Amino acid sequence: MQLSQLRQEFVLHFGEMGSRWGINRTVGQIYALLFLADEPLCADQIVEALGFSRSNVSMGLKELQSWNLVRLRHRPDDRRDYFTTPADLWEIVRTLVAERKKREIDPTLSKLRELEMTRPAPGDEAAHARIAELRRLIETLTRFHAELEALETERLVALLNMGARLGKVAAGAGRLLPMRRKA
Amino acid sequence: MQLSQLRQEFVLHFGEMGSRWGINRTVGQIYALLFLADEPLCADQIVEALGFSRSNVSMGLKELQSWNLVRLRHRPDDRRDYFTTPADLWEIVRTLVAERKKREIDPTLSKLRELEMTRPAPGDEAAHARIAELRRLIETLTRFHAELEALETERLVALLNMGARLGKVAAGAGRLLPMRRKA
DNA sequence: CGCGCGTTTCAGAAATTCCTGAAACTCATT
DNA sequence: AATGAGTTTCAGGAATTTCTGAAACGCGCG
Repeated sequence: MQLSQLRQEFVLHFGEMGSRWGINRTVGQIYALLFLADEPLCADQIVEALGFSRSNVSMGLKELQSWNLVRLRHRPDDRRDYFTTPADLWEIVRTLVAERKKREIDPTLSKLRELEMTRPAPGDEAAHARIAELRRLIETLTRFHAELEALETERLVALLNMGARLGKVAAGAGRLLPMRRKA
Repeated sequence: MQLSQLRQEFVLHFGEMGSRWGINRTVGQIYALLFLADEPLCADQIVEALGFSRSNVSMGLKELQSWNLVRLRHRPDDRRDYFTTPADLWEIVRTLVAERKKREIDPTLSKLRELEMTRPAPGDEAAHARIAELRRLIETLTRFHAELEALETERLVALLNMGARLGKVAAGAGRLLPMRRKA
């Protein structure tokens, strides 16, 4: 299949960006292709469109599935897997954030907790304290993320659009509420 | 120099995570070392502590500077560069977010705008619309980021600690204010 | 069971990224 | 302008990651 100029450029761009995103070029391109596709695609259609080897596409799809970034569909009388991306873009963003947190933050948080449990050797007191401080900061962010995660999209979008006005809310809160210490 | 167990583990962990973060192992380790160091370190001290080649350390420091993640210090009567990480962790988070946005989001936003300018070929209408939708979503997030960026740390932390209560604020806003369409 | 259709695994080739040592460069000092 | 401490650049070797084709596997069906 020949991709249109539009699709072609979009796909190539996502391929390049893929590397900056911790996914590889192939996976980025597959995702981009699915994102624009008018209907679900099966592995062979992807091979056809992008010219990768069959196994590479298979791997790529597996990786996208492990990221929860694609959905599986089936057609009657056809046992091939067809793939789509969720129609709701906000859902995609949530998934992306959640998965990156899982891969990039959570392991570090465990490690920090583990290090914090040990008694610092002489000379390591300041370093130990710095680790604790970092751990607290990450937990604050994590808690905040969990709470946003729990909002329905409607409210989340309303919140985002409130933007700067939140600053005032926060200023009020800062004065009126006992702030959790240190943070 | 022999690193203490604590520092050693922290440094190695950041090295491993580095790869998931789009910086390489060396750079991750250098950053971790500086982060825990009780005082600024110069390149040779880093070589000594981590056992990398001098030029590798030089490259790594250059990359960290390009990310704005380290600060330069000098000692009287010593023209070597000494490096530290900012004492304020929130400043580090801000930098990190800003830089990642610059590298991972901004180029895509330009590309999407560019693609959106072109008239879609027949058959590409839906794809074109999806691109526009994605562009709008990224702009919403970008605008929000810019507004958080502008808050002083105090307010930002207060906001983060408000957490779930923001949901209520947003619900109110959703009803009372004309929401920007689509979002 | 044995066939057909589809997916997954895997070892090695290809490509990319990382790291090093040597050489080049900078700049204050004599 | 020569010295020397310090930094940067760079070509190529080392290590890692990505990609491929071939073979193995899974499973519904006659």
